[in-house]
Amino acid sequence: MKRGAKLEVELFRDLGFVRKKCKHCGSYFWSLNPDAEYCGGQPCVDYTFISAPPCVLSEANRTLIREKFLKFMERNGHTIVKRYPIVARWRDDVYLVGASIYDFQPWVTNGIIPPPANPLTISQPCIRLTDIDNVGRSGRHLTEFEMMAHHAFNYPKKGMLIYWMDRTVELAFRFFVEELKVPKEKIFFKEDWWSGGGNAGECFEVHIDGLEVATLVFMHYVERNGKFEEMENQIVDTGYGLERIVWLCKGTPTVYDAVFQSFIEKLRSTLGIEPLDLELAKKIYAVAGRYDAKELGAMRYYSILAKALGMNENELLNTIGPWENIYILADHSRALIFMLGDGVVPSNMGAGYLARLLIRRAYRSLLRLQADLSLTDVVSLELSEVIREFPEYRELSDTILDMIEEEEKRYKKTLRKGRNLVLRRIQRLKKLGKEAKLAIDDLIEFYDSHGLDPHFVKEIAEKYSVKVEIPEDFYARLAERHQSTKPKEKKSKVELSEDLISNVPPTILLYYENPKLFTFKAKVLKLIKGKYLILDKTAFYPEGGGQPADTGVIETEDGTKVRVIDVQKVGNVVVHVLDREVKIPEGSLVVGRVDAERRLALMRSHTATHILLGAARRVLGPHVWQAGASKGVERSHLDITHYKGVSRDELNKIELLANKVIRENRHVRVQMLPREVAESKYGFVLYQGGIVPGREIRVVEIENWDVQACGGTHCESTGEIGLIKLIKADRIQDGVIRLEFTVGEYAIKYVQYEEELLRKAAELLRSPVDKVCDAISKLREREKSIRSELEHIKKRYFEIISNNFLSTAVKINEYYVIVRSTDLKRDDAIMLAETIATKEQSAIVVLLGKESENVAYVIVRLGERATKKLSAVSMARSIVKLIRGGAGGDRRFAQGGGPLRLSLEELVKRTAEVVRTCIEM
RNA sequence: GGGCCGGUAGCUCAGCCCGGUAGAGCGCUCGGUUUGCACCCGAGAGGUCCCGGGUUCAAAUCCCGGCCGGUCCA
Repeated sequence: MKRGAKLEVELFRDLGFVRKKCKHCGSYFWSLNPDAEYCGGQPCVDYTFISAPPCVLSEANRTLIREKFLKFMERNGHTIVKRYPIVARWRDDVYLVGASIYDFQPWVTNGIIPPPANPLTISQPCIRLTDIDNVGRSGRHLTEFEMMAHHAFNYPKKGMLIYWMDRTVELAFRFFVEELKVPKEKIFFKEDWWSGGGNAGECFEVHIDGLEVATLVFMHYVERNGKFEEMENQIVDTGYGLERIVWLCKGTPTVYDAVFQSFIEKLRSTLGIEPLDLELAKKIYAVAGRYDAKELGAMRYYSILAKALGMNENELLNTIGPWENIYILADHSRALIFMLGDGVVPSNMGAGYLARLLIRRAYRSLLRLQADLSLTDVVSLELSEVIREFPEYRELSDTILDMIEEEEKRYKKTLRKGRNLVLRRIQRLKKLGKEAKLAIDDLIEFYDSHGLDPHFVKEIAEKYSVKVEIPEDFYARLAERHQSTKPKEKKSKVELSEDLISNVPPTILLYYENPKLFTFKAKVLKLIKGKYLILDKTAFYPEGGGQPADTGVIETEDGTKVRVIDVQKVGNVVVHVLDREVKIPEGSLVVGRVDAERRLALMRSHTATHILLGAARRVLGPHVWQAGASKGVERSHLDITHYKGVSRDELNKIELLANKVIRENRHVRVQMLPREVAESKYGFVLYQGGIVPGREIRVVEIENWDVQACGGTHCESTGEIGLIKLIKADRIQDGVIRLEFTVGEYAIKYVQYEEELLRKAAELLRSPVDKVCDAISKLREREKSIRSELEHIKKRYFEIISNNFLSTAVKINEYYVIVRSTDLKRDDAIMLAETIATKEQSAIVVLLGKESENVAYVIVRLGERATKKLSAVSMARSIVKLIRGGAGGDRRFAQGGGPLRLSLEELVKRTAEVVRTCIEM
């Protein structure tokens, strides 16, 4: 089959569909109406189902349609599969599930593991943020939606053919006709080409009354080097928009009115907004979908829409403005519930940032409605709806709302700070007397560095009659700023390419058969460059899953001993890195000895990490996921997702709980399970450490406490750990807490070390251990009072000696001149000069002292009257010329200094002459 | 993971560009005014200028490194 070729299926022949070319977009399409001129989709035709739905299911809602779809597919040979979480933990290329097929990529689509059922049907909640600017405007875009699907995975080479185009189109057609009672001639199939995620294939878009309700993709190409090649397997990838179908059935002005009916009504009545005039709404949204607010920009979008409707632009804005915000709140609330409920924690990066983005957009909509409601109130309205369909969110509802509240607080703070910032910038502008206008660079800085969108800035600035122009290409300019970023390159630890070991059979992993086997015999398969040793089997654990590699010794037949300093896994082969180059013949036998103490310590750390995660989930909540971990001999850490700080109290609880699990000496069970079996038995909590490849996965289960897919070595029971001591909790980024801990013997050593510190501190304070805190606060208080007392005494002292200094003053012309050396520190000398000059308005005070061994300082302070004709700074500059130094200050006061090459007395003498010259000039 | 911004009195911040005696407002303490409170008037206390290093006669200020916070983007 070639791209662009005619797509004809049995159904079309049997029922007499005709293939035509759309007059507007030029696509080919199939329909039963021989007179059809357009393809049946937007923007080629307008919606005709609004207020005149093509089916009679006015009671339609998500639950009803979902049931109808799944049951229909089940009756037609499909197995119903439970939905997957919205967070794609089994993938490292995307954060969120954006289509039902994401659930099966890459393992199933590559043919590595079988699908959970074949064919299967599912209704998968998805998040797509690409059209976020159209949400609330177009009447059809949503950030969260359910993609209902039936999938068939065909493997022609294995002779496994489930179904392909004929059956797919038939199922789609029959679903709409039989289940929804849509008249046959209303169903249009548009031929198209689909590609994404490196795969491609032909597809049909299914349109009814102008609305695209489904896409049927026949995926059978893979992209290699820019060319599409035939795939080994052929996948039927369909997607039916649940919300759109509900909309179609109800014929409401927008999809939001169809699926958020009760939420919208509750919010509307709380806000006291009049319901939107139905006739007007129908008129507006029948055409609103034609235009793309994202591409046009909001302002142009409205003016074009107003023109198309023959309405006044302001009138249009006033009519639909509040509704747009209500729709956004409905959509974003639901998206957030799914994201936060499935384990996203708001953050400044990753999926968490997307959640924050949604929260902030939703909050801004709430502000625009000038509602006396918090975002938490709004989300909880929708949450009660969601729980009805997805009861699994019940136990998470407090956490979800708490996260929203926390983020709302944070955003309010950002806005409050931002407002101050803008006000100050404006004040400065006005003070400088410049044109009252904020520059584009200011706007960019406000947005980029302070999170203030330009409209917010504009609103504030214009209250103070400062002009703000938001350029059309604002976001493009921003993007420019972010362009020059280079990704770092990752280096492989072992400089071995996969080719070198391609013909080596997989290493037998003895550490899995018996994690406490530390001495073993093995045959040498290969020795590369004299230092990379490959054996037929090994008990050495290679670095992986946050557990460092084992170390130890290899003993050859002739008795040579070599140290193993690193162990890495390359493909399925374990490579031992030796500390020096040696000669070991291939095929000879060696004895391996793993450093047992080290490995045992690592096993304890690893099992402890799993225990801690379980404890954290129980203390902090089920939203806690592992975000990273590193196991060491002496120290380890576990990063967990959490949306606020962890209190001392919570930390103590986690520690106590973890140690209780140790005392209970729970069994640690390790087993290999087929991926689909493990997933259905334990769920996606398995994937704490990230993606785990392969058909079979290794499942580590601590009895009734924690289950994870994990490749590490573990204790047989929790009691072996002995003790877990938490050391500290750091926030390593927004939404991620790092728990640092130590285990076993090292935990005891750590406690001893801390005790020692305390004991030493007590000794230094000469206080009993339990009184150190009192002793320190007393000490601090005393230090403070001594310091202020000293200040007072200094003041008094300078008061007194200033008289002394004045009495030695030499009268030159009308001035009282004092040029003297002092052993005071610079700051004190300044204070003394200050005191003298305040007393005697005609004083010229010059004090010289040592900054350090070979450096002199000079202080010049003139009395008020003396400043009339003389300047301290020019006098100081003349003085420092003597020592080739520098000086600065003003007419009243100056200071300076320079290298001291002569004695201070000599300098005083010469300074006196310089001062005299200055006066007499 | 990367870019940008910030860290100065209990709080909000100025001072940094262009190095030269650390500031304002609010809050606090005391006094005055007042039946009392708020307001008002007067006085005062309050600082490791985030940490470390460098440049300099001299660093809150300039340079480098680190820590912490904010924010935008993948």
